[in-house]
Amino acid sequence: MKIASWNVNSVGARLPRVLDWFSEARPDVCVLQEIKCVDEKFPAEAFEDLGYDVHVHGQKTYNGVALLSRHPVEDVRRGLPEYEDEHSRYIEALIVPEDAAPLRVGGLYLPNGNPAPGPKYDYKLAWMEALEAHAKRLLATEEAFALGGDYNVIPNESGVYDPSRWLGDALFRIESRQAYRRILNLGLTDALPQLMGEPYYTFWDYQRGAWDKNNGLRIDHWLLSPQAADRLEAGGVDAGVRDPNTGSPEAKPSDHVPVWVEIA
DNA sequence: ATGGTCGTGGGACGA
Repeated sequence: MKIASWNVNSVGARLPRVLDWFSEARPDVCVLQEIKCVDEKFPAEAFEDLGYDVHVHGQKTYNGVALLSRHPVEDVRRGLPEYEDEHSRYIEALIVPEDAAPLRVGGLYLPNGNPAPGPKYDYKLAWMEALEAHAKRLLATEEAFALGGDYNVIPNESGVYDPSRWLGDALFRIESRQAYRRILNLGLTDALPQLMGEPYYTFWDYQRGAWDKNNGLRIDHWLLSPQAADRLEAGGVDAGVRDPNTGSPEAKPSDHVPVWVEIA
């Protein structure tokens, strides 16, 4: 099963490019972040035409997440359990394929947290604590699960083009990296670095020619439970969709690219 | 040194 995550930075503005990628990549399941629309405005039919069931946890203007699946899903949850959140940043479902073992998939859009320090950074750290608590609960079930999304955390120096310049940023501050490591240390596997031979990025800012200079960040991740990690077969980053000079001229690229794993 | 980019919505704000 191919499980993908993509921060599309508005599904409405991005639709031609998103559909092109879906047609080519054919993920079995995909979680989307920053759809920037309410549930009713999500272009569900376009994805249903490609064979997907559509589940949305939307929000006007900001945030918003969705989970699309070509296999039956059960037990859809919106928002992190036991955490009051004004933002739509989490969606989860149990995927129940007919020809493979079940897999629980969570899609998340972790708060950016800038400027740091400050209330927005406090919110980021609180959100990470709630995610850790949820991961702990899921681990106790001994289910196979995968948590993918825009974590807005650069885990280490290989995830940023100029580490020294990012030390004070909410994405790279030591407290953010510690909180990320605490989640991993529960027993989860950061899947993509296990599979990628070289350092890689998943985001390039729109500003300052970041794409042309390859000034990227690694902030989109897939974290796997032990039972899911044992089934991990492949993974990748579709960086090509970030190129503004290729693909559909009807839309500009997102600043993030899809990241995916294959789980037996 | 400064401004440089997007998306939303129709002015700032978030990223």
